[in-house]
Amino acid sequence: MVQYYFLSVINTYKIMVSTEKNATPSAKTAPKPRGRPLAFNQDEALDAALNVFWSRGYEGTSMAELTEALGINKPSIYAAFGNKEELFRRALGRYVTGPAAFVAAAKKQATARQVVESFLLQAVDFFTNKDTPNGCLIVQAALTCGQSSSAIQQELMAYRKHFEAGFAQRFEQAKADGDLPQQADAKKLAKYIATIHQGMSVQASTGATREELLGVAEMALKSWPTNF
Amino acid sequence: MVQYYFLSVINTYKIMVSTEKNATPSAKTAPKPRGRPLAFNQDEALDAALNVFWSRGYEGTSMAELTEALGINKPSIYAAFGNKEELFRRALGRYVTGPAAFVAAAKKQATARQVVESFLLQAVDFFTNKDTPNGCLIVQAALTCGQSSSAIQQELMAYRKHFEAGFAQRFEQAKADGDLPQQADAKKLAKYIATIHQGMSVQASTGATREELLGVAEMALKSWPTNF
DNA sequence: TAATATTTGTACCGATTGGTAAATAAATAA
DNA sequence: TTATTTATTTACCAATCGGTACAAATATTA
Repeated sequence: MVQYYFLSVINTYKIMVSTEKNATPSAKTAPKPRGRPLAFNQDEALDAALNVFWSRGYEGTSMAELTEALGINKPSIYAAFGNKEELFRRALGRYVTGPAAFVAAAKKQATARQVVESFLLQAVDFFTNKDTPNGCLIVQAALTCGQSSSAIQQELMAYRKHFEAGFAQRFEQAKADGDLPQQADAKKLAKYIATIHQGMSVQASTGATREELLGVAEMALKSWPTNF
Repeated sequence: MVQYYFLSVINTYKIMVSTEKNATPSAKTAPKPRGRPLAFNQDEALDAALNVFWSRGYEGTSMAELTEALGINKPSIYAAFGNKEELFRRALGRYVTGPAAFVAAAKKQATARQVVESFLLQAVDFFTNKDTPNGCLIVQAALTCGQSSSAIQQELMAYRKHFEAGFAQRFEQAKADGDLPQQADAKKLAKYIATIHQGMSVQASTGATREELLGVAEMALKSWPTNF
């Protein structure tokens, strides 16, 4: 189980980036588990859970709906994943390292301009992908909720800040690299593109098309600072 | 009871813009209601409900929480407002004509440029007002939810489209007035500023400050088309 | 085979959800 | 006063919420 920590202004949250159950301890032959074998694939179950959470949000998803979507009875879900919160965290982990991995990957582009272009344009396709719910799980799953869901709400907030901070850091690097003007405000730029991203997520969940969002992204890119 | 209708792509929704209970039928002296008088002020109760829905969302708000916030027992709430959905609609009506009235008002500015400046800058103050929940009710209250709340979800979607369409119309007018270039795409511009607005709402609910959002609005305005 | 370990299905838990029946209280009208 | 009308209070409803006890089922080990 690989995980790392980061600080939000208020609290510390565990963020699972990759999880493996029973990491084999340097043994070549799998030691064959003792009891009755699992009747389902954990990753497939998590992907099914992710899809429900993605379209209905954390609070809007009931365990009853999850049992139906995963094709697993409730006690098996609880045995495998702990509880609803933990299941959500595991599904969120798969989201970040799976369909949403392009966000972190965009920072690897050569210049700040290419980073934001790659990020926003891929986000447009991502948000309007017919095979997945519209919009971003991290934006939509718990923007508002009852007190009982505030832990998840806070965790999603922390994720948003985390990704934004990652872009800010990347733009600082761009200033050092000389592909952003020295007077550019890295944090401000990061907040700007995060805002565009989040707004496009809301737009996508409201029915905006790929072409419409491309128009938005294109307009947003017009105000990107250049040296030339 | 004054109300008007507008069409979304999918359905027709009633949108209450102003409501008066028992509009006095041209009588100068109030005819004094018959039974036991109401022990609470309806508008104050609606404002209290609005505040709870605003911070917790539609699904995240329970009737128990509402009874406490309004200081009214459940049967009185149901007698006065029908049910949770209707109560939300009434609170939403007060939101649109009250704290969020600046949105529609911004369209009265003389030029398209002034419209968007007025809109975005006022939105920043609105989103970060210490006396009200952060962000926009219409964006946050039901972005995702269970099936039982989908009517409210759809209605908020319709509101978003409605406001965006209003700005598009205003920008068409601006083209006719000559303060926007003829080649400007009014719908695209409207979707752009709606996206900024919605993104800033998410940012505000994630903790962004007034100054940070002003920076975002300022950047967003840089890509606004001009004739000069 | 028997013993052990683990997962499955059924059936249930208390708490909370939105909503309401019915008695009582407070006003006006006659 | 008495009748009528409306609002409030208490106490409750069925349905659903997240979560679990327990026994049957299915595997490995001895």
